[in-house]
Amino acid sequence: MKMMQDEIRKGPWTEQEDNFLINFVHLFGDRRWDFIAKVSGLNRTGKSCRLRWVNYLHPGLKRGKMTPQEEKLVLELHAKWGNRWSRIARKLPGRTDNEIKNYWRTHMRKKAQERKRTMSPASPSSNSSSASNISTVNSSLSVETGEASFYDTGGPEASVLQGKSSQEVHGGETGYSMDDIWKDIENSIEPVCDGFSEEGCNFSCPSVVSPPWDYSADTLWKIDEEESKMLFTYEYGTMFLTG
DNA sequence: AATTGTTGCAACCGCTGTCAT
DNA sequence: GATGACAGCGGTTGCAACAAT
Repeated sequence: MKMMQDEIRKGPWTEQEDNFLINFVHLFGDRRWDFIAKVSGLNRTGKSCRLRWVNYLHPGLKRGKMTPQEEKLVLELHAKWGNRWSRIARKLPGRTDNEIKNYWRTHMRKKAQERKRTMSPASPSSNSSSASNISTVNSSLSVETGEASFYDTGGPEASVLQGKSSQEVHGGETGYSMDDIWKDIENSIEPVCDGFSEEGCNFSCPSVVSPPWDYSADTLWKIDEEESKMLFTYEYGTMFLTG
């Protein structure tokens, strides 16, 4: 174990720290994070430096709201890969796994809840029963499905185990598990695909700002073009690629 | 205008996989 | 082949901003 030199800093990054990190990444590349953490003099862990870089400082990052096209792609890819956020993120140039993860947890859950409400105000089956029970009574966990889905991002189990109520606060106020949400979203995917034609292409090669440095070859989305071609070819034929 | 509830986002933690020794 | 160090990933938390009452 290394002795911690001073104290390892945590919490929000200052502008100065950002600048330091940018400079050192510029110098040493975005791989040796422990090394960068040390030589930079930032009292941060390598992990923390990497996170900051990947999620905030990376020059290719696209900020702002998800476009409808991106939203749809997230749906599609999540349907295929589940919570493989980093993998999904590679298909959305300029978006980070963290961003997509956050987006999923907020927007999608909200949408699913709305859908649920509008579809079945008093629908009995998977909705109310599993939902409220799950979030409030841990003994009914997974009773409905009998499975612990990997879609349970921070679902009831965690909150129950940790005695937290944030899940309920955030989206589980109706006790709506990620499993349920996912079922809903799965159902909605076909229609979503219908409207996914040419626009999908536009954003698969989006206007990612060209980075100040040449990170294009070795960074987050390096395989994106190639892989996304494969993806779209695989998924939708070549119809989006020809446009 | 003040209070309360909700949402969105940045950051941390723990675990796993990979690579070098 | 075993071990340790590091990078990366997914899940979770905390807090500020915003909206509703």
